[in-house]
Amino acid sequence: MAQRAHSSPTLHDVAREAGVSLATASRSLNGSTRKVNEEYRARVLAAAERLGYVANLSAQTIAKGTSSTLALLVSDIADPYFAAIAAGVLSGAEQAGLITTMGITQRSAERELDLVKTLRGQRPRVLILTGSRYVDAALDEALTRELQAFESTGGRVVMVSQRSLPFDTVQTDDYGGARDLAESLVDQGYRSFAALTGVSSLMTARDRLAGFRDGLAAHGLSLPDERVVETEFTRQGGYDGAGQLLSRGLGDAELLFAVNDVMAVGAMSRLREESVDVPGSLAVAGFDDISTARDVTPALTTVRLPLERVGAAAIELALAGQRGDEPTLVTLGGEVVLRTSTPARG
Amino acid sequence: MAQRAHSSPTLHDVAREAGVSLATASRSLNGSTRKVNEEYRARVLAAAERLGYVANLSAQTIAKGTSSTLALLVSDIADPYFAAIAAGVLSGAEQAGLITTMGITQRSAERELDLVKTLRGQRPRVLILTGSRYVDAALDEALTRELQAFESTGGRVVMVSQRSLPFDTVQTDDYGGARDLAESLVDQGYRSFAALTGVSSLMTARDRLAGFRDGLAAHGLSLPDERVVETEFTRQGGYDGAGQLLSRGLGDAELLFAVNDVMAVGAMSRLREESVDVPGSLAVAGFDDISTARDVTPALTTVRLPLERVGAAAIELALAGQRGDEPTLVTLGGEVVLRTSTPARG
DNA sequence: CTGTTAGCGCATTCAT
DNA sequence: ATGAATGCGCTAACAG
Repeated sequence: MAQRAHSSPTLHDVAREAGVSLATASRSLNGSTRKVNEEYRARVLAAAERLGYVANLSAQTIAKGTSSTLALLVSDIADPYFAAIAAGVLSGAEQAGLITTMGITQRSAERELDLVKTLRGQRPRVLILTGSRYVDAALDEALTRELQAFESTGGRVVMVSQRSLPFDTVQTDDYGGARDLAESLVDQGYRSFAALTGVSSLMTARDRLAGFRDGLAAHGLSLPDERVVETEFTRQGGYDGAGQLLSRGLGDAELLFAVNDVMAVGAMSRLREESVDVPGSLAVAGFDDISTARDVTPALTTVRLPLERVGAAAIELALAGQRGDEPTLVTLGGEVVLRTSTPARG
Repeated sequence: MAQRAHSSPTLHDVAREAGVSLATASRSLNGSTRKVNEEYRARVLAAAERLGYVANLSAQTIAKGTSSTLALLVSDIADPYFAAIAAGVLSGAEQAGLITTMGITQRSAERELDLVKTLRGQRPRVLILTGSRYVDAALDEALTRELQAFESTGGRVVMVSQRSLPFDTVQTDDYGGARDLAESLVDQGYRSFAALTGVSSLMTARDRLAGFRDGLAAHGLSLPDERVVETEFTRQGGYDGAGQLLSRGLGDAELLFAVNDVMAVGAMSRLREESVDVPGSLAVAGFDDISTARDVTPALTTVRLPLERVGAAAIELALAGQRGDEPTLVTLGGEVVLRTSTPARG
């Protein structure tokens, strides 16, 4: 009667309360192949209800030797990019009956490695790593070893948006999206371009720039090197980059492509300050379709990535059969969204 | 030698490899009061390293009877509001050495209750519930019972931004922020106002409107009822609400207050379409300081909430000593951010 | 179909 | 200081 504080009722308590054996209680409550007399079953359920019994997941994990956990590593959950992916992963995990535990790497390779070690302690069924790869070869190698060890004990690892390590990967088609964007802009009548790109060590920035270039090339156009500014991958970077471009002189550039929306927004801010009319004097396009994109003036042309689906795809990949010898690569395409920052050009 | 697939090395393996007893291995690896011969200790560590041993967290949890887990429930992780709070919780949890598992309620009270039940299975030390309360009394009661049961077994629960249930709560000072905003705007020279508010069942919307009203009242001003439009808490709601307001006629209104930024942004969009100059003909202010706020034209005046600190405060509260008889209420204030959507008025 | 028993991996008494 | 033995809560043979 006296429910001791600091201790939940156990299966044992339920069994006693219901007047059945431990095994019967277990089978009624959690057993898969149910072969329990309906009466007993009801008694057990009632007892559990009465006692407020909740099965101890750790004990179950230990006993059956397999957990129902998924671990998700993210660079920064406050970043809408990762938040969207996480949303996809979380809802997919829940549908699969998995509980997900989450870790934030803060874009640090050391922390990422530490978190992998820590989270492995949970014996998760799946480990999903999201975010750009870093450049530290030693850490990459240590991480790879850790992940391989994890796989060798039956775990599955899926990388998201980073295809450099030998594991199953889901990525967005940054190259293709940028190429499509370039072609759409050529269709709109643009012929002369400038670009703001992130530091070239960022694969994302590289792919997007390359795609944009190739899209232009498909129409016999090109992006002159002197009209490409390499700067930070941030709003401030876009702001600064636009400044640099202006001081170099825009030449005949009709459109400025920034490799992501926050840079584009920063650039627009700078252009406004410098009284460069957008899109009249210079059109602007970005990449990502952040929510701000449609609310700036003029609304920003960009490429939308199916971020939630990326998360969902990661789970599907993880749960779909055994890993092959070669890592699987899933690529999800984006979609060009034309807005008023790049009106059709007479 | 042959490492069986699908099975991690256990402490037993490590002990054997190091030629010591299970107990010694345990003490060397995880024991708190370390009284292990330095030589043995080194042997154990080396063996663990060699085998790639990672302690099984579930087993530890079972053995010591206390977990190192925190469970976090969030309405929608893709929503920047919750993402920011989650970021605060996650980093706080990690500092406290807690692993956090996350669940998404999708703004459904049923799902919230289900998730609480599921997550209780983990025996988390702390359970943090984020998001607006719902109106279903029956579910609220069931949830309360579940949470009280959880507390009675030693768990801690903290509610974030919903003070209606009898548990420790961290909330933002919506009322105070709106009041401060109103006073700042009066200082800027505004005297006549209109407002867009969410459905009145939303506590947040109510508090903000009430604060705004009281801030005006402090200066002998008021918000006439016919200038208050109740609409959806979304961008579309703001867009529609602004339309309604215009068709009613703005009268002498100089400034439009929307109870959140997305509504304000929607309203600005509508105003632009209707050729109402912002801020020339009508100034606009919002609430939340979403990242879009400073990138719209004109940049939006608003109130910034310390969302990450809210998350951090939730953890502090949960980890700070025992619960008192009365639930603790922590309130974090916001900060008025004046931008060009509300210039000083001659 | 039900109950008994033996682990799961680990921490922690209790002896030594 | 170390090792052997016990138990955490539960599932899964195993017998009945």
